[in-house]
Amino acid sequence: MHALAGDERIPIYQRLADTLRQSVITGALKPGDRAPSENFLSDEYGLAPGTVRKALDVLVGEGVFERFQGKGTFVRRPSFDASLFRFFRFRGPDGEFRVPESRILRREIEPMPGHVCVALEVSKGTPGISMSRLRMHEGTPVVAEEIWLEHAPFAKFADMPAEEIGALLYPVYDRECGRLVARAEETMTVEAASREIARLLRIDAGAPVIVIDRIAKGYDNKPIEWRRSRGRADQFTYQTEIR
Amino acid sequence: MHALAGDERIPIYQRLADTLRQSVITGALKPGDRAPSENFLSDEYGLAPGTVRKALDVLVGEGVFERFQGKGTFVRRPSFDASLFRFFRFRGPDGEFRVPESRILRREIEPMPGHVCVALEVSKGTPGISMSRLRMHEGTPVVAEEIWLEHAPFAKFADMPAEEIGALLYPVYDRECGRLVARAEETMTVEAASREIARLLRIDAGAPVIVIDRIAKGYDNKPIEWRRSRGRADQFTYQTEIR
DNA sequence: CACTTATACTTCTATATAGAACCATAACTG
DNA sequence: CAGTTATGGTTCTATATAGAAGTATAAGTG
Repeated sequence: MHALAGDERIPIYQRLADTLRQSVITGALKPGDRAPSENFLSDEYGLAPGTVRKALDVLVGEGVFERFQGKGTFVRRPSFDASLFRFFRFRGPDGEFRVPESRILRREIEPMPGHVCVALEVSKGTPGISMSRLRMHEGTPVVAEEIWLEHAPFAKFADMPAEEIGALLYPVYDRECGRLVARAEETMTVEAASREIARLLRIDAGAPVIVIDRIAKGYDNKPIEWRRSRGRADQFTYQTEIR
Repeated sequence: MHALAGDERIPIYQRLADTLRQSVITGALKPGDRAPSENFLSDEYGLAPGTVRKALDVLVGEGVFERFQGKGTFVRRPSFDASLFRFFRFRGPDGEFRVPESRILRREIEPMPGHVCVALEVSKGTPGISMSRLRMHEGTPVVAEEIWLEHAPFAKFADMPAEEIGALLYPVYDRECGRLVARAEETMTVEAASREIARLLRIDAGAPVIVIDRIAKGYDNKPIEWRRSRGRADQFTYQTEIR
């Protein structure tokens, strides 16, 4: 039976939630893994089942865990890489959403610009990996992306041959560099297409484009990747509920 | 001590949540009101405090109630009328958000178009109230709106003198017609400004505008109002978190 | 072998109890 | 009368217990 770490003044269930969250951050628990059962935890820490359950409630609410009655509690697989394209709604003939093909146009190592350094919380001038990527749907370009990564933790990624990089980057970050993306913050704006963007997306210069800036973060809330995506605005829809 | 209504097969805490939600729907509990205390409810229905608390958890999660330790549990005031304009971020000199002034340009009774009938879940050709409204911020127009209401429940609103209608419509719907808006669904797209819209918003025809379609709904989830708002896209930002 | 049954494990619901933490207000005190 | 203290209300945390409901697997049965 172990004692629970953390400040004694904050509630036990919070401290247990912190402990479990930490084991996801360190990678002791990986997405898809089953967390220790409620009974196990209440024995392990000498707590009432209700207290353990409340701790799990917190993590389920945060989207870190998900529960299945009779099966167990599992680390949730964050699979939102396709979320941007849910907005753009590119569907195949069967009505299902498609992950677009992607082509990396450029990948270089250079000092990161100021606003990226701020977003990634590193000191100014830190070397980074700069990428341009074009995402295609059935042969037609739909989204143009600029991506920045801090070079040091992603050195292995920088050296990978382009053929080994698939349509989704986040699994590669995890597998090759041990950087796991858990969530992201996005800011959406509209601008007129520059000549460069118009050429890539095959639209008229000055036509409206949706710009989505994304900062991808880990379970520890530390920024991992900066990304700016531009797509033609005429097939863009975004739905939300407010209250 | 009262018995709890509803199907015996569904959990007690769910049935209690349903009961309390219903009293918000009927208006027995209005936004800002304090709900019966946890102790009162557990006495009233002969339930354990934990069960009552779990029922309240459900409603807090839905955004129907909000809790304040030591004070009580209250029906949440849905104050999202300004939310659309939070996206547009018009702030006063003090940095606070401003509710823009509004001018009703037109208000007529006519059959509702098909897509509005679908959205408001009424049969085709039902008479409705059609409004055009222009919202201004410090003298400059920022958002142009088309609004549709079913005529029958809002007959009193149709007859109101324009001077009595303020900048916010939802409080009027509640006060005059007993229709309380609890939440809304919004869909956002981008289009080029028509000549009509360009004139209203004082921008160039063809310039990008944000279009937000909103269906406002009551606590019972029944649609109340259909609204299409158009604002200039060049000062639009929207932030969200995904995971 | 195919099908059913038992079992052990999981989460989920519900009860009962006790006290802490917080808030508003009434009562008291100087 | 102003400031402090007590009191009774509220939500919040935590314990302990019991069984239901759902899932997967092992054991038994024809």
